[in-house]
Amino acid sequence: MATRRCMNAACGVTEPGEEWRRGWGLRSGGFAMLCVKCGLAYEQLAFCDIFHQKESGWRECSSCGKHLHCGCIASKSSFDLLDTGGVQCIGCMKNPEAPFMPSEVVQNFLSQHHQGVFALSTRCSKENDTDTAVVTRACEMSTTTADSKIDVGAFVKGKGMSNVDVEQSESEIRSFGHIKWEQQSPEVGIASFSNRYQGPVVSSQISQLDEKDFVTDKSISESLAQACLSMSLGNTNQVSNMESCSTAERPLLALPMACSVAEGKDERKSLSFFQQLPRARFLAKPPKTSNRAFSDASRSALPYMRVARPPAEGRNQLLPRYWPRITDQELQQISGDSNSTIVPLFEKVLSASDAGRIGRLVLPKACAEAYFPPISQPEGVPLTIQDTKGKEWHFQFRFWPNNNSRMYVLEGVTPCIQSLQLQAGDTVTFSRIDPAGKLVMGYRKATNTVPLQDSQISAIANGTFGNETLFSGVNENISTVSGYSGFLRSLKGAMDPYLSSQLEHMNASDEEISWYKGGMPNEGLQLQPLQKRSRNIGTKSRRFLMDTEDALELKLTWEEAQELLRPPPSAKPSIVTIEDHEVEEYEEPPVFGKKTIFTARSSGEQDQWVQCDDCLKWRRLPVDVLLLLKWTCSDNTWDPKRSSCSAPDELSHKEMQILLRQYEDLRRQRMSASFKQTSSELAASGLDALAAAAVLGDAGNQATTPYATTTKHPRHRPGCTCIVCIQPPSGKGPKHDPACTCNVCMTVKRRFKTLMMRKKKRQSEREEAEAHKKLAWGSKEEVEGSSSSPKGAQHLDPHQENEFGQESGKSIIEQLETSKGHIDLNCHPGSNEDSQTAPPRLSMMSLLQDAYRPLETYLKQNGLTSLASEQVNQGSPSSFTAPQAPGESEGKAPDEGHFASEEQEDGDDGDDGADMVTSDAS
DNA sequence: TCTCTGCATGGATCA
DNA sequence: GATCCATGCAGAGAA
Repeated sequence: MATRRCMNAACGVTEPGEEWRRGWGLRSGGFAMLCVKCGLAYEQLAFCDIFHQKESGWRECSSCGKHLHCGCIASKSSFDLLDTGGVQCIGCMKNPEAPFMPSEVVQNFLSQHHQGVFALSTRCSKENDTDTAVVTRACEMSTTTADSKIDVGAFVKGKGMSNVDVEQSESEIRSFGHIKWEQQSPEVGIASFSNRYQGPVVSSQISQLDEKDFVTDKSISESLAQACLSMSLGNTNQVSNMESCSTAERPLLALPMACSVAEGKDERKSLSFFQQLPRARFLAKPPKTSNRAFSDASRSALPYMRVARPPAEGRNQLLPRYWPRITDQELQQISGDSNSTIVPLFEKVLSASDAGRIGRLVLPKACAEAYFPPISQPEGVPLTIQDTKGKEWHFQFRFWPNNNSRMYVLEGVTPCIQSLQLQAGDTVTFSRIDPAGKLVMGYRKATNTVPLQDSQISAIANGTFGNETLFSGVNENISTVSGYSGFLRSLKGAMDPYLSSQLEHMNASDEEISWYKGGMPNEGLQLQPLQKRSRNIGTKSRRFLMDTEDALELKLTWEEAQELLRPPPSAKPSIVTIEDHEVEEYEEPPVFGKKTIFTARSSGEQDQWVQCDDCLKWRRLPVDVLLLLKWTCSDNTWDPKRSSCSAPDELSHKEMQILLRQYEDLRRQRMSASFKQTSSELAASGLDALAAAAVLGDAGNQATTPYATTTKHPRHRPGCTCIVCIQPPSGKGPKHDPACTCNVCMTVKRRFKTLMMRKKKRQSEREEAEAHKKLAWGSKEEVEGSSSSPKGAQHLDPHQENEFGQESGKSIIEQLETSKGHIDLNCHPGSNEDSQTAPPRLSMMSLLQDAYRPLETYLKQNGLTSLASEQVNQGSPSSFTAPQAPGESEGKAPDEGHFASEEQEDGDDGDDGADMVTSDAS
C-alpha cells in the first residue's frame, strides 16, 4: 500500500488511519463520492491518497478494495503523484482544463457572494458515527486567487472560530481554492453548486457517477474514484504552502450521501447546504457507460439538473427511478422563503392502483424503510405529510408481509390524491424539511411525461443522454439542422417534466411546445410517453396494456416521429453487414426533417408538397428532396417563382384544404386499418401461432423484418407492407432464395407474372409470327392468368413457377436483362439454379421499378400502347383525386399506390396514374 | 352491492 | 434465483 501525504498539506497526514481508509473522493468543486462499499459519504479522505498503488495504475480503496479511476477518462488511466500530495490521473493531467479548472462551485459562489467560503463538511464514519461528532470547521482567511480575492473573515467570525482554526483553515482555503469547511448535512447526493452549467469538464466527469457504481459495480466505481483522485484543488500552481490540520478537521466537501445512522443528528445540527448555497444543484448519477459523445454544447444546454441523489440513509440504495427530480420551482415551492433545508428523499410515479380508489399508495420498500419511521407492526403508524401548499395530510404508514418481505403502503391517500388531482402517471415526490424533519409531498403532473429509465435519468442528469439513452443518436448534430435549442424545445413536450424543466432553461420561453409535424405545424405531434424499460410496449403484462385508442395513437405517433428522421446531412453512410443484412451506418445521428405530403399525377410523376414555416403556403417540390426541420419559401430553390412568401399559392386555399383534408382522412383510415390489422393479428396470435411462426421461420422472418422505409418510394410510409416498402432500398440487403416463398418474393413473382402476362398477351395478338412460340407460354399463362384469381396469384409456389414456362419466361427475362442489366434471379419465376449460382444484382429493384412504374408508361415503353388506354380507366376506390395542379394533364386515372387494395396491388399493376393522389411519406 | 382489507400472484427487475 | 411491486382477488364489513 502506498500511502501518500494528504494533498491537503494542511492536513499533514501521511499515514492515514483506519478512519481514512474508505474509498471515495472529490472532484474539483463538483462532488463528493461515496465509498463504494461502506456507503459512507463523508469520510474525510478527500485529498489523501489512500489507495493502493496498483501495478496497473489503478488505485484501490484500501478499505473496500474497489477500484477507482478518474472520471474524466472512460478508459483506464494511470495516476501520477502530485508534488502537493495525492494523486491525479494521467488523463486529467493531460487535460489542462479538467483538473485545474477552478471549481465551478467556487466560481459560482464567488460570483454570488464574493466570499471564499464554501461549504464543506465532514461526517462521521458509518460504523462509529453515532457517537462521533462531525467536526465542523470553518476557515477564515483572505486569500487571493487568480481571479478574485476571498474574504471569509465574516464567516469565520460568525462561526466563532479560533485563531488556530483560522490559521489552519487558511491554508485549506488556499489550497482548495476558496473553500469553507463546514459540517454539512447529507441531504443531497451529488451537488453541483453552480447556477449554470459550467461546461463539459465537470459534467463529463460527473457523468461517471452512478448509483450502482457507487455501491456495487466495481468497474464503474473505478470511474468514480478516478474522478475522485483526479480532483483538482485548484491549480496546483496555486496551491500555496499547506499547513497541517488535525485529522479531525479534515475538510470535506459539503456533499451529501451521508450514512444513515447519523442522520438526524449531524445533519440537523449542521448548517444547511442550501442555506449556504441556496441554489445548490442536484446532480445525478451517471450512466453506466460513459458517453462523451454528447457535445459540450449540448451538455451546456442542460444547466439545471435536479436529479438529487437521495440521502443514503440506512444504506438503502434507491433505484434511480426513485431518485427525486426536483426543479427550482419545486424547491422554492416547498421551502418557501424560509431557510429550511429541503432534502429530497424520493419520488414515485403513481400507478393505477396508487391513484385508484383504494387509497393505498405503495411505497418502494427501500424508500419506506429509509426515510419513513421504522415500523414493526403491520398496523404501522400515522404519518403526517405536508403538501407543497402547507396543508397537512394524515396517512397511515403501514406494511403487510409479502414474500418474506414487506410491502409498504401509505393508506388514506385518496383525499390527497383527489385534492391534488393526481392521476396514474403523475409523480409524487417526498422530501424532508430540515431541521424540522417534516415530510413534504410534492407532485408533478404527468402530461406528456416520459418516465425515464434509470439509465436515462442518469444520462440526462449528466448531460450525456446521447447515443445510448433516451434520444438515441440525437445530439449536437441537430443543431446543424435547426438549432439545438429548437430541437430540444421540440422534445420538451414529450419528455418528463423534469427534463422539460431542464430544457426550459435553454429556451427562455416556457410556453407550451408543440412538435412540428411536417408541413402542419399547428398540429402537435403527440409523441407518446415512453414507459419504463420494457414494461411499455409489447409487454404481455396486463398492467401495461393500453386501451386501443392509446395504442393506436402510440403506434402512429411513433411512426410519424420516425418518418421525420432524416439521414444526417452531408453524412455518408458506411455499409456494414450484420447477419447478412447490409445496413447503412451513419456516424452521425439522424436529424428531424420536415414532414411533407406527396401527390401523384396521372403520369405517375410525383410531387412533394411542403408548407412554408413562415407564410404557411404550400409549395411543390421534387419528390426526392429531403427537407430539414425548418423550411421556408426562401428555401425553395426548385421553383424560383415561388421562392418568396409573397408568391401566391400554386393551389388555391380551398384546393389545398381539400387536399389536406383528404390526406388527413386517408391517413386516419390507414391508421385505423393498420391498427385493426395489428389488433386482429395480435388477437389471432397465441402461443401456438407464435410457435408455428417460429417453426415456419418464414413467417417469423416476416414478422420481425422491419419495414424498410426508403426515400425512393415517397408514397409509402412506415408500416406499409407493400412490396416496395418491404424491399431493402437500392437493392441492398439480403437476396432471397429463388424458392423463397416469403411475402416479398411471392409478391414480386405475382406482379412480374401479371405484368409479363399482359405484355405477352398483347404481343401475342400483334405478333402473329411469334404466336406459336409464345402460345405455349401464353396458354399456360392464360390459365394462371385467369389467375388473376386470388387462387392463382396467392398459391403460386416455386414448383408452379417452374411450370411457368421457362423458355418463354426466359426470353422475357433476357429482354429485361438486355435493357436493365442484371436480372435478379430471385424474381425470375423459374430460375432457381441460376440464382443460386449467380448472385443477383439489383434486378429485383429493377423489376420493382418496372412493376411500380405506371403501367401506362411501361406499356408505352414496351410498345403496348393499346393497353394504356385500358389502364387509365381502372380506378381505385380507395384513392382520391386531388385538385389538379396547374399545367397538369386532365387524366384521372387512380393511383395504385399503397392505398390500393391488395388485389390491385397484386394484380392491377397498371393502375398507376392517379392524378394528384396524395400519399404521405417523408 | 359496494367498499375495505389483507394477502396472493406473477411479471419485471435485480443481483 | 431472489426480490420488488403493481395488481388481482377473496372475504369481511358497511351501506
